Amino acid sequence: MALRIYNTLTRRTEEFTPLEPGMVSMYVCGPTVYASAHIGHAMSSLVFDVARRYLEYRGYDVRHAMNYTDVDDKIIQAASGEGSDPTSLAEHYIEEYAQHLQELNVLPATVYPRATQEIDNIIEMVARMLEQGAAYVAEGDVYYRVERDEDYGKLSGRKLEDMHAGARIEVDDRKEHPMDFAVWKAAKPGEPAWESPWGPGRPGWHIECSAMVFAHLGEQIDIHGGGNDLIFPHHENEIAQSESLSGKPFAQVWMHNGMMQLSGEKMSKSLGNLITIREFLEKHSADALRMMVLNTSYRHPLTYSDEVVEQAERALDRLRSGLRPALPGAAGAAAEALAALQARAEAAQPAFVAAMDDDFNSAAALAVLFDLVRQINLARDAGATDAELEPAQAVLLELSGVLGLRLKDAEREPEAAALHALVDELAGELDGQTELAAVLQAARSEQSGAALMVRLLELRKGIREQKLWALSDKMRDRLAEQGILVEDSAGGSSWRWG
RNA sequence: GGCGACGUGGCCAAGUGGUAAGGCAAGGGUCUGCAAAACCCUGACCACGGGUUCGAAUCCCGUCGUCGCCUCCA
Repeated sequence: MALRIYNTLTRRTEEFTPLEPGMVSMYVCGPTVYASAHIGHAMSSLVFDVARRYLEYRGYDVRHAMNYTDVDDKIIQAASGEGSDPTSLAEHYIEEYAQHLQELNVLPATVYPRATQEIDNIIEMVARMLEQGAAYVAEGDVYYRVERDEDYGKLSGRKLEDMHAGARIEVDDRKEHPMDFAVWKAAKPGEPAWESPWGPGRPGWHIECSAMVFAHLGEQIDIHGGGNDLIFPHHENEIAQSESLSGKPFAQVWMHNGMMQLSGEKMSKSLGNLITIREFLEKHSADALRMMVLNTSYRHPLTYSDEVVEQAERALDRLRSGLRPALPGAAGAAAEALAALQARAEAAQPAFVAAMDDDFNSAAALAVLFDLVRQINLARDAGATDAELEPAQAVLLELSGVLGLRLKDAEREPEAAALHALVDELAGELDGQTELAAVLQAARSEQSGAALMVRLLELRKGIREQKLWALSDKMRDRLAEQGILVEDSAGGSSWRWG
């Protein structure tokens, strides 16, 4: 079986064959850094992070570039609005986004090119386009000559004639054709500018991506990604520019993620219906957002709602349930229970690969993981020991890791001070219980929260054996106040964060 | 107006020609001192109307609805 990817360019799902065996070059359009990013941007980064992780899992050496557009009208506008300069404003939001990516467990790209660092390349490319007649100068601006391409519109499925029909094309007498787009923009007074043969100015938006791809990945790449709102005009224009210069097909596969929606519309700055990444992470885990993304097809829109987030959190709990240690006092499961577990663990990997090979069908891949979790829990209930559970849990961790889920990273120590207070409280109520005095004493001398919890569960065992139900319930309630969930089973008690 | 996507159980959603994955929620049960968790059981004729086919959620046509792009946008 081979990996198959839906290609926007051909509108078909095609078998993926990299240009160079074993290597994948992937370019993904990143944000324009003029404001804090929202979870729609995060969705895009997550989608391509999953693709990249899976390609690497599949054995490919992935060269992954994601750009930052750090000079454009909006940045200039935002900077003048707050009285700062465009460069430092862009720098600020780049740093912020980089931090978000890290928190979201997105693997670092191989390179993060920026428009302002590619100026020389861009000028050189524009010059070549002019030489070839692919572009023309108009009062300091340089425009790409769209009518020169007989296949302009092939990505978005538009024809130039159709675009005339649209009423929203601005009239500009300097352009030969209304759809001609700027590859170089003359600077207005006070704007950031670079010297060029056509006068001071800055690159147009589309040219920067072509330049960065050429500079960092080559004239031909395997995968070009981005949100589906970029298909036209951005990616269409990238193709036009790049192919006019190289004379070769630009990207083999065009992957586009669907839009994050909120209250029935695309989440965007201009509509104002957005949740920033920061706002999301203040309330929810990075895994939760990733889970939401994984549960759907990356190509389809994802409608955000509190309920959907909650469902994602619960689904994560379920996955994590498969990673719990054996029940206290587990004595080993019967042979057939272990055989069933082993069979499921061994079947999981190929099933996962089959799902992901089908255009990164992460929802189907998750189903494989949930099936594995059920089998692990079944074995645990049947008395499997940690050693018996471990191989299947290792598979679960490995495969969830391919999706970028961390599952276990949330581990932390309980607060020792609060636990000591609880020990003192219990000691008061247990006054005269000589059998438990030793455990209480041991608990008092523990310094770490984790060790204290071991003692507390020991204590709980003694209390339950004496059927001091009111006290054992009180103990559980107190711990729950700190988010510690105590779970009792026949062999003893265990705890986890809840 | 042009191009495109989508409409599957209460919610999220996979499946795109052979008789509907998975998750969440809900109800019942097992286990438990109780609880929680886990495990077991229970639910859909796939927007609507035609058509093609031995057979369609899955292909074609139409209708309704939702969304995206056509301007900056992940």
